[in-house]
Amino acid sequence: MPELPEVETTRRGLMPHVTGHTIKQIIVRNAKLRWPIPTTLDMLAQQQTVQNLSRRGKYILVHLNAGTIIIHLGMSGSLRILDSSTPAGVHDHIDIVLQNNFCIRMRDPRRFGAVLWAEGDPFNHPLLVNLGVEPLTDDFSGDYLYALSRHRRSAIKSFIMDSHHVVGVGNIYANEALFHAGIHPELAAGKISRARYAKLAFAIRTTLEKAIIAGGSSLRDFVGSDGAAGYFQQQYFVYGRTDLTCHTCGQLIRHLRQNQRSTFYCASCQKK
DNA sequence: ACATCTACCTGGAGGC
DNA sequence: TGCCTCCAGGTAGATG
Repeated sequence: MPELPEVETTRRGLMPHVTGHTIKQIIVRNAKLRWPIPTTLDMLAQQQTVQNLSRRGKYILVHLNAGTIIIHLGMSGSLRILDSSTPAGVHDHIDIVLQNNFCIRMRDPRRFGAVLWAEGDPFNHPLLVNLGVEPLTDDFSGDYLYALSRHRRSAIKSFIMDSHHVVGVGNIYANEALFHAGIHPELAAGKISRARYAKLAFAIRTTLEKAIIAGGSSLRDFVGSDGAAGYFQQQYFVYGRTDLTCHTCGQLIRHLRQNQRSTFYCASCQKK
């Protein structure tokens, strides 16, 4: 599942093949993603040169002179660089074809992803304007989480997964970061001390950073071979490890549901 | 203002 | 073998 580390790894993988190249054409085979791909996208992007590729949360931004293509991979999306003559599979919904006849091809079996156009400053786009802080910047800290969480009754896991607070923390990394911080996922966000938030912010940051490093070394090349870019398999401490032993204390990892999402934790390492 | 729920979609796993 | 049900996931938008 593309969480922030996968999105960042994708961005870094695509960057050298795309920056400075000019878009020849955009081919939309299936516009029905989470929101319809704008019918004007081809017209808007044609002959535009890619200035830069950036990321905000889990959104990849393709910066052009006239505007920005905003891409979200949803939960099953992937991007690859392919020769545009490569036959498209059933779930290959859109190609951004470059003048050199390579293309960025988006595959998204579950179609939770999105490809949109932003005029002007893309950070003012409705999808981006209300996003919280980036977890890998200096703005993100234990003090930030502490201040934001006062008097909040929602569970800490829901709190850190809310992109209005901090972006890029999906279910996997929320579980993992809470384990590393020793915080029980059901604890009310407003009842957590400043000191524990410092540990949590550190855990979120380092868990994401380690995954980006692991992704950079293990992810197969973004260019060439057909098929979706394989997302890297991490060694998880709690995620998906129900009834397996905790690597730290040997107790069995427990499973519960919060907001229709699976939560995994070690009751001995993660205290209320 | 905040908290919780629903909807979107499809492939894969497990049960019968 | 085939059908059915459930689950996974991000997150905007609706609802409480």
